[in-house]
Amino acid sequence: MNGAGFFRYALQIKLRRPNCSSSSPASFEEKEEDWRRMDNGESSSTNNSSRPWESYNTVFTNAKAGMEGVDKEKVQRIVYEMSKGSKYFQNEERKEALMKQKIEHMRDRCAKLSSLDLSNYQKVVDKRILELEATRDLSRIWLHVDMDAFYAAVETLSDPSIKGKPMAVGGLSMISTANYEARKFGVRAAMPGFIARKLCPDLIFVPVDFIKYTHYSDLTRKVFRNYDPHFIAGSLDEAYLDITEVCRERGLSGGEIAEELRSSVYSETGLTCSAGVAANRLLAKVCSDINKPNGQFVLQNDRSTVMTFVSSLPVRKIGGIGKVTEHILKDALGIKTCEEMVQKGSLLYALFSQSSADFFLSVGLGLGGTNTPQVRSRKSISSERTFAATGDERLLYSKLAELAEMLSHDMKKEGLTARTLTLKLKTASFEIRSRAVSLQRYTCSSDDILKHATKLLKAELPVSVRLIGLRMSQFVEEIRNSDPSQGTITKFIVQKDSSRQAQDLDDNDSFDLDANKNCLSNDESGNVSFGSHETSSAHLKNVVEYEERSQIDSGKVIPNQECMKKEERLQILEGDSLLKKHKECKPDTSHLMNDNSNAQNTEAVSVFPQTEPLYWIDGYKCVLCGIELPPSFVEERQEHSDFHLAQRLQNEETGSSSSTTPSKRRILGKEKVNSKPKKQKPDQKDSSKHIPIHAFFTKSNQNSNETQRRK
DNA sequence: GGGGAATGTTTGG
DNA sequence: TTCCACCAAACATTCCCC
Repeated sequence: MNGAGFFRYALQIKLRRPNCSSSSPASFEEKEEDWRRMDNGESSSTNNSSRPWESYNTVFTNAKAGMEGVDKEKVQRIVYEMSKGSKYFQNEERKEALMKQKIEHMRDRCAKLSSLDLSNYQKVVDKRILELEATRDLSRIWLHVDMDAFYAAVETLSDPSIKGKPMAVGGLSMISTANYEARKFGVRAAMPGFIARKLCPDLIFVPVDFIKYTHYSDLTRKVFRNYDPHFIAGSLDEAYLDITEVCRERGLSGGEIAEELRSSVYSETGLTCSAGVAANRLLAKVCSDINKPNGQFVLQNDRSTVMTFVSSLPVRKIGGIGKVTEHILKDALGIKTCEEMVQKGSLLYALFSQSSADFFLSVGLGLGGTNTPQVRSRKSISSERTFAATGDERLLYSKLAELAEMLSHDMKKEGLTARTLTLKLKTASFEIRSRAVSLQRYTCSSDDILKHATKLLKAELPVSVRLIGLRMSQFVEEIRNSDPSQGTITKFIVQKDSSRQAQDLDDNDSFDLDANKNCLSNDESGNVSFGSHETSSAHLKNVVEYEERSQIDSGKVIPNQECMKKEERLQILEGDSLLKKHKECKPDTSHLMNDNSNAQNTEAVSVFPQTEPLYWIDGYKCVLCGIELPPSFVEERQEHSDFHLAQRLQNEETGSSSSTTPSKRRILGKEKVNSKPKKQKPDQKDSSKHIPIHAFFTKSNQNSNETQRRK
């Protein structure tokens, strides 16, 4: 089945569709033409020395909804002209060169495959096809809903004067989304604002307001729940619903339910959305894009229809296949459509890892997720900020301190403790570096984070960076996933154990020196002062989404409350694991483990002399654990203070420097990075050792894999 | 050789 | 004037330790 076949088929479905879409048939035909061009490899990637912008696909990659009719060449030329020569541009060129190398390498490997190899791999493919076919489930009806230009649409609702004018949500550095009027100029999400303004001088910029988007997202989700109480929220503006049951109960088709749902979303919010209906989530998502905006597309649940649909589908339409994978598949293996993934399956299994090849093959067969997946808990939490590139160490340390505080705040808010810290740096030349260290204790304290982050950063100096990020991963699962309503004794043991471990290894005092020396050398007081933390919109978005997922999955538990309870319990339990009485100890004022979310409004006031070296926020709240004790509770406060002091002394005694120093191996690794970076120069790089393609990496250990498969 | 840690890449919203 | 974000996940590879 060729591409034209699918499009004729799709068009028939569209024309049969009753009252289905506000999008004009012309736009669908344009999309068809776009896809056909992609199908034939007529993308603008053809290198033409007189038109260098044609190979610069950084911003304008593939056609997004609403981009039909845009003068692509003009847009690409402007983007190219504005980017040319910049550090960003140079980095893009570097990445492009690397990608070409990978493609070349893969071509070489491809050429070296003997017919016997290919025949053996074909056997593997045939077997896998049978296995995958056995998993095909056409009994479910999945609906993917995607709000149209969500943020922009919400802003237009708030300010109707914007209606009909080109508008983008975001700022001059980056825009989050653009309305359809702006898209006509080539303006799109993830485009720098200054380029967008060049493309569309009258573009109106509206700052992001995630509170507002969350509100509207909640409204849409109320509607979604009526159709599938267990729907999967992909993000604020999209969701997957299993509508099998509701279709059966009401005797309606998937298309009819989709119509009703979209109509309901509109009446509840005043916003339009698009929908795709198919047998699995992967296909439903592809379908929801076909008649965007304010339209829908239904793919019938039968195998031949699915196979026909998939046959001409460009691989880039599949979620998980991005720019790099698309290029590698096309330029190295000549694969442009999903159908070709099955046809050239033997090549995929010869050149890619098992999991990658399996994924490609299942896509080629039109398979995707059909069951409602298990709860996916968060695996990491991070904060990062971009600023004007600087090599000023003092400034970098102060940025680091702010980030540590922000991250700690976010972790406490979610009741998370973790033990792997990763420092991310984006150098002035846009090179990304990451350096990680696993601690011997779980923590969420800003002091701990800063202490270790400082060491990681120190090892990289001197360096000029434009972004610093901190990420914590490897959470305490027992705490995160526990049900607060039960099992308190078990958790007591687990948590007490972990807090004891923490105490055993705590060496916070060593931080004081580091912090003062490295971070705040100009701060004579020696106190750490953090800037105010303004939660970024992106972050808020993620938190909101995460919380939403948690809420859905845990069945009406309000995550924030749950987190607070966990946090409180943890603190109480830590307090319970009393350590022995070391009375004389030096005051430590650097530990501002401020638990209060209104950190900006709290003043840390030291109300005690040497004998009680604690800070009580607003005079009554312990800065270390948040426990509240009014000044009149003199004895209790003294006792509480003693506990913290004892804890600190115990830490001093037992704390091993190895817990805070990157491991020996890490140091060796570091030396290697400095003297001979792991990342080899392009001309030296052996791409067989590291050819990442999204998660679909090529095999490096050919022999072992091949041997296995040939068995 | 297995497993964990560290590093890097790709993708998507 | 402004000159390419932020967050999270998945996965491959290498290295080191046991």
